[in-house]
Order: sequence, then C-alpha cells, then structure tokens
Amino acid sequence: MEDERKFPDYEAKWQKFWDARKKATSQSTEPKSDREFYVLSMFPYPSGKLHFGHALPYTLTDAMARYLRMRGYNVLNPTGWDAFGLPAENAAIENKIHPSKFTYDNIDAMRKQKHAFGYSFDWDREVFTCRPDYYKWTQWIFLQMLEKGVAYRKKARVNWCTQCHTVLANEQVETVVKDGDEFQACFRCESRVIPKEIDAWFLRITAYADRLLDGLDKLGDQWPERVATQQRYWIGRSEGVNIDFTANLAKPQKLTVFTTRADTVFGVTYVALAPEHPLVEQIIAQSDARQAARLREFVKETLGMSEQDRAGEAEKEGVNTGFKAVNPLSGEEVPIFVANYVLMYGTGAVMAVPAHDERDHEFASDYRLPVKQVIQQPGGTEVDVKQAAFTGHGKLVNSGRYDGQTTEQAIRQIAADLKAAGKGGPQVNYKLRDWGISRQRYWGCPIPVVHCTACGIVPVPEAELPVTLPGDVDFLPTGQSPLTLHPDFQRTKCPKCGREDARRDMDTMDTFVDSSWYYLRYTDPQNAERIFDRAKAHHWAPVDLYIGGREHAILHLIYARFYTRFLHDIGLIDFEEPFQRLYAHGLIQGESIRVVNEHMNRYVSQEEFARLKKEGKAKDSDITRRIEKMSKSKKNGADPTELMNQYGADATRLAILFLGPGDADSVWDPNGMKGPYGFLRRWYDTVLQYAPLVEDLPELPAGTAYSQAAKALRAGAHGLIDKVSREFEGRYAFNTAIAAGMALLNDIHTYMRGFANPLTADLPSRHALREAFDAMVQTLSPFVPHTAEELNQALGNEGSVFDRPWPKADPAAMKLDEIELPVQVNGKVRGTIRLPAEADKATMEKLALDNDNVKKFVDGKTIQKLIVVPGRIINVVAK
RNA sequence: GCCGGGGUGGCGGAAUUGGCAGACGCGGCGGAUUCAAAAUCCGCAGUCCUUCAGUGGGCGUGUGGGUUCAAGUCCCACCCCCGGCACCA
Repeated sequence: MEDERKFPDYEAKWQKFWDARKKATSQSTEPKSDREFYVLSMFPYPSGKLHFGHALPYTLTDAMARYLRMRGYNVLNPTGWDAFGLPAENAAIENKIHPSKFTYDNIDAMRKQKHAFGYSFDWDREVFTCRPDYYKWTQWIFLQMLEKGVAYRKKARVNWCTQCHTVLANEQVETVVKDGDEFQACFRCESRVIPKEIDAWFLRITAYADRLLDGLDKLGDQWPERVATQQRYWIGRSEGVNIDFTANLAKPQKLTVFTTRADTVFGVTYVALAPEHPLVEQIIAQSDARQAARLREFVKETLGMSEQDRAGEAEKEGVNTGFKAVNPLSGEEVPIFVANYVLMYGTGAVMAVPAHDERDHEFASDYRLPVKQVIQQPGGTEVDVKQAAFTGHGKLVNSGRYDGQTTEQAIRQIAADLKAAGKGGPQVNYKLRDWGISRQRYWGCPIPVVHCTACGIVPVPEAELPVTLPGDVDFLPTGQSPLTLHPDFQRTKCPKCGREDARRDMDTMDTFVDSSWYYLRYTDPQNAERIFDRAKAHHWAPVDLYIGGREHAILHLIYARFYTRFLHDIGLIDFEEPFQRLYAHGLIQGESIRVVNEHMNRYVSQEEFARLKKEGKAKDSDITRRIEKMSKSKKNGADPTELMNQYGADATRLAILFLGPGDADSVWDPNGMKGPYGFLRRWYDTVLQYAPLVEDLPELPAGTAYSQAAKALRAGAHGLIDKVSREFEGRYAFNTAIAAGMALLNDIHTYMRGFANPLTADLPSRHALREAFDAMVQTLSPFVPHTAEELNQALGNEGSVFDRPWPKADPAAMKLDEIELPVQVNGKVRGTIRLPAEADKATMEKLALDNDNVKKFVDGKTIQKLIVVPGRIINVVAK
C-alpha cells in the first residue's frame, strides 16, 4: 500500500502549465459574430466551501468551454462572487467577524478549490458584487430607474420582529408554539413577528409584465419548459372585466370588482371585500359602535396573520357589514361582506357567485347565503349548484337579455356594455407584484438617496457614487441593522439644498439586485468610467448558454430579464433577453439514514451505520432511508473537495458527470467514484503500456488495407468522435459520452488481445490503435483535462491537447464491411444474419429466409409481407 | 386542486427518427494471480422454462386498453413518485 504510486500525480503540473500560458480573453469591440460564445454558470454566494451544488454546474460549464475553444470559438467563461448577503452578517453577529473579512476569506478558499478542479475560468474578469467598483454601478442603475419612475417608494407590509427591530424575509419567519400558543416568530430570537407597514423602495417590474411574458414565447425550446411555465404562472396574466357596483353607504360610493367570469354577474348574491380594502374604513366609520368593534376586531385578526397563514388552510370567515351594493346589470341589491379569503388582488373586492365559484360556494354555505344558478351545462345536463359550484363554461340562464349566450359571448358582450355605460370594462391583471428591494441590513448595496427634511427624497449625484458601506460598524448581537447605529454614515448634507440635517437611506438593496446585471459587467469588468463599454458588451452579450440551478427558475431569472429590458430601454444594450439558452442542472441528493431504536433516534452516516450494525447497536429494521437534499444535519452529504483530494480532480469531475444526465436530479452513491476512477487508471496504464507501439509511425501508404479487427477498432474510434460531438452540439447528456469513451477502452483491450505478440503488429494495425488513443484523448479532454494532457504527451504529441482542433468523425471509417442484421418473424427476433454492408434488398431477403431458425417459424405458413429496413431489421410477416 | 418532470435488471442509468430493450458503470457470481488478502486481469449475468450440451422457447420497460409488420418510444384511460405553485375571482 505504502509504495503504491499516487494516482493521479500530474494534476497540479498541468494546472501550472495552463496558468502560465493563459491569455486574457479578447477585449475586442467588434460586434458579436457567430464565432463568439458566452457560456456562464451562475456565480455562487461565497459560503466558504465548494459543494456538489457548485461542482456539477462548473464541471458542465468547463466541459462546454473547453469543447468550444477546441472548435475554434472565442469563448467567454467568467466567474465571480455574489458576495453580499445575510450569512456574512449573521456570522458577524454570532462570531464577531466582520462580514467583509468573512466574505473575502471564503472567496479565497473557494477560489483555490475552483482552481484545483481545473476549471478554465477567465479569472482576469472576476467580479465581486460587494466591492465598491461593482456596486457603484448597481447604485447607478438604481438612479436611472429612479429618474424613469421605475424605482419608487411606497408603504409596504413586511414581517417585523418586535425584538430585533428589523424586517425579516418570509423564509425567516417560523411558526412557534409556546405555552400552547401558536404564533409567527423570528428565526433568530423567537420573539413575535408582526406585520408592519414601513416605507420601502420598489421596482416597477409589473410595468414589464407583458414584455417578460412575450419574451418567454420567443425563447421557445431554448429554455426548459418547466422554467418558462413557472415564470408565466408567476407573472399570472389574467384577462377579465372590472364591474362597478354601487355601495349604498351614507353617500353612494363606487365599488369596483374584478372578475374573469363576467358572464356570472346575474348570479351575484353578495359582494366581498378584502380586509385591507379602503372602503372598509368608511364602513366602520358609518357603523354603530358594536358593529364597528366587530369589524375592527375581524380586520385586525385577519391582517395579523402572516400571508402564508391566511393563504393556507384557514377557514373562510367574514362579517356582514349590513350595507348593500347594487349590481349595475341586474339592479339587484346584495349584502357587502368583509371576508378573510379575499386578497388585495385586482381591486380587492369580488362579486361572489356561489353557484359558479367554489370559494364563494363554501362561504355561502357557511353563512346561509343564497345560491343562484345562471350558467347551464352545455348539453343541457342538470347540475345541482346547491351541492357544489359548477365552474365550467356553458349557456346563460336567469340573466335577462344575456340568456342563451355562451360564456365566451357573454363575457365579451357584458364587458362592452359596461364600458359603454361607463360602469367598468375589460381589465388585465397580473399576479406579479412590484419588487420590494429595501432591506434593513448592513451587508448589502447602500441605496443612493438622501432624505432631506426640506426637499424630500434626493438622489445622490452620479459624481458622488458610490455611496460606500462604512467599514467601522459595531456588530453587537442586537440584531439591529448596524447602519442605523452609525451616525456618521447617516448624517449628510442634502445634495440639493445643502441642509446639514439630511440623512442617508439606511437600507440596503435585496441581493437579487446585485445579480440582476452581473453578466454584463463581465464583458468589461474593470471599467471605472462607465458601467461597461457598449461595444465590449456587444462583443460578448447576450449569454449564449446559462447554466444554473432550478431553484432560481423564478426570482433571479425573472429579475435579470427585467433588468436587461430596463438597460435596453435606456439605450445601453440592444437586446432584451439576457440568456439565449438556459440549462437547468439537476440537484444532487444523498441517501440519509435515520436510526430509531432503544439506543438512539438520529441521523447517521453510511459508515456510522455500518459500524453500529457491526457493534449490534442498530439493525436494518431500525432505519429509514430517504433521498434528501444533502445537508450536514442529515449526514448524507459528500464533499467534492474531499473526493478530489482522494481521487483527483478528473475522477471527481468524471464521477459527477457520469451520475446521469446533467439536467436530471440524481442521488450520490458513495461507490460512485469507483467506476470513473478505475477507468482513468486503466486508460492511463493502457496508453503508457502501448504508447511505444504507436510513437513516430510512418505515414500509411494510400490505399492500405486494414485487418477486420483494425477496421472494427477504427469504426469504434470514429463512432466515439461522432457520439461526443453530437452530445456537445445540443443534448449535453455527457454520461453517455463518457460511457462511449469507456466502451472504446474496452474495445482497445479486446483488440490488443487479438495479437499473439503486439510487438509484431503491422503498420495499419498500429495506426488504428493510434487513432483510437487519439480519439479518446481528444474527445474526453473537456471532461478530464489533466489526464487528457498527460496522455496526449505520453503519445508523443507536442504541446497541449487543447491546441489540437476538435477531431472530425470520418463516416467512411465508421462503416463496417459486414454487418449483422436481426430477422424477425411476425415481430419476434428469430435469427441474425451476417451480410455485406452494401448488400441489395434481394440478397437480404434471401439470406433472411435461408436462416434455419427463421425457416422453422415460417414453415407451413404463407409469407404475406417482407419488410426490409436497410441497416436495421428484416421482418417476415407470415400467416 | 393546478402546472411541470418522471416510473426500464439488485442499483445509477442507456436505447438520439417507431426497428435486436438493458449500452456504460456499481454491486454480485465464477476463474486466474497470491501462502492469504487487497489490488489487478479474464469471464458470466433480466427472468422463468427447456436441452447432457451447443441450443431453443415463454414472459418482460408502473397498470389496463388501442394503433402498427414492428411500441420503452405514438394514442386513450388510470395508478404511483418527485419538484413547483396553491383562496389570484
């Protein structure tokens, strides 16, 4: 064991070699041609350690980049750090490390890991979102948005921790049960979280809703369908009709409802308001004391719930206000309710049609409200709307002059009539809401505005950017945003009127803002004058292939698409879609084992379980195995860096790719290293053993004949080139490309066994072997670059394998003289025939029918049909 | 509930245009090597039946139907698993 050679021992050597000859990527200002290719993997948050969630996309990206360079493309493959964010700030609070130090230490560690994997990133273009030279431009874009009215300020409801005095994201609110009381609590201090209205900055993404939607159609199959549909759903365009009811308060008031089913308007039996609806205040004011108290209590209780709770399984509840609303079409008077199931979506008020809406039906049943059928099922089948709502389309009944119309006709007609009468009309709504970007946090991009007691909100002048995050802040574990405790940062002069008592905005931006435009900065990362040079950006952008996780299907990807459109609109770029093709890689999960018995009740690792079993402390029936996302607490993780230290970078890269197709979720098997590692070793040993046979071969005279075995091997070699090339040209199922490489190595072994003494092999046979070795080295080099370099050298080739052009499969070499063809009788394979590849149909038929076993099955029957698919199959139909 | 993706040997997965299902790898079994083991190399392997053997056959891609000379692949109905969304009127 001790003296066994370390394999591989050449990886660091080749990394140094690559570093030494690495040229900076082109700074060209030529417009992008079809020779430029921008491949990008989502940049990581510097958590401190490279994990499987990184290793898969980077390996995919690196393989693509290396392949494309060999194909002669100018490739841009940058990386950087999404470096602002909460974990750094929490580390600061908990461990008293400055977020900046925490972040940069992590970056240094992760950069080393990325390098050790042999990834060929353009390190000279590294960007850091937390550096002033980057966030200066994040702030600059914000100011452009402010000027264009895309950024604006409004009151918003947020989750507010009563102890930490800060805003929490929805994911940071948990449900806690204490003394039998269940409530929403802060994830850090477990104190109560309440909804609170605060002033915050918003970006008007809703103004881009239709363009974002249209863009998805144009991307077509370049984006995974599931991501596109998720975005469509998130945007949630809904076409309907606004209908103005009249609320009979002290003074009649307009009460507008939004509906997608205007055809059911004659079935309205009540109107329901969201508790936030502005009319609710007036109603309370005009109610008697008891009723007002009831309403107030109800509103308070409903709004006190987090949005999740309210949207969850909560019972539908409401309060009859005692006021009535008049239906503009039927003239009927119906009661007005305030109800917890009505959201502030659309107008915040709905016309309730219990006969044709499930939610209204449920509420009406509980509150004994009338149910009035106005839609008849097509075909005239009776439906009992008392039992359940009928939500399908149909023909109108009980609807005055609209009786007999179809749902579609009636919606159109009613919308038109309402519009003509000035009582509403067609309306489009979106689920998408404007993007609130204010965060009461320290470790983020400062918002470049000043609040002046005289001038109000004043943008920081462009010349004064960036507004720098102060470094000297206290990180007392109070949970308070440190910027609020930093008087020097806050206090400033008003840029407009010069007043001394102005103060800076103390919030920072959501980190999704930082990552919404980073792909453009890579095209000109050091530009100190401008956000980027227009021409340089157009040399590379947009991104041709974007590789990242599905967890970003909505937020990041929709924000980046929005930002790109905004930058387009202000004339910075001339395209609207940032990412031409999106490749959503799968999640690598691990198998967890949980032991529950008299000794323990906890997660254990695979190794620990094996040990416990040996010691008799656990048995198979005590455990639950589950496939779960890798995590420390579940002890089902695998650390790619540990694997790399043990087996080398190439074997780890290979194992990751060999796990399955990159876009499918897969489960990490601790034995998954063995195959790929063994393959690399065998390959290496084989090349070194036979390299002397194939070095410095003289040219093969034209027309030299190969032996049958040599021909078969050549067919395999060219087949591999063809196979791998096709995977790179679109499908990216590299697991099958690697399998093909393994298969060729097996073929080489079979081939070599065919020689009694390989040293006497003739020249053509040696050439065939050489071709197979070269094909393997070249086609597998994008996956295992170090080993490919080493073996390329061992074969006597000069320089780097990556300087050799990508090989081209020779179709003639892929063809065999003689092929095997299966013969079916009535659809079942009954024999195989060998025949010359170019045999004609008649020969094929004859050989097929001459086959003994085929004869046996055809015997006594009449041949009705003979189907010959050249090169594939022969099927004899006999009855 | 809605949307999306899946279901193939003991396991991960392959089958690219409807044409020999199970490539490649793991694990397993047998053999060589070894004092022995590890490592390595060679071979076997969907399953059931058949044959002394070579062999030959039945059944097989979640279930049930269909189209076709031929279906993992296409169509209809259903079951299960994973992911996302979920009172959006």
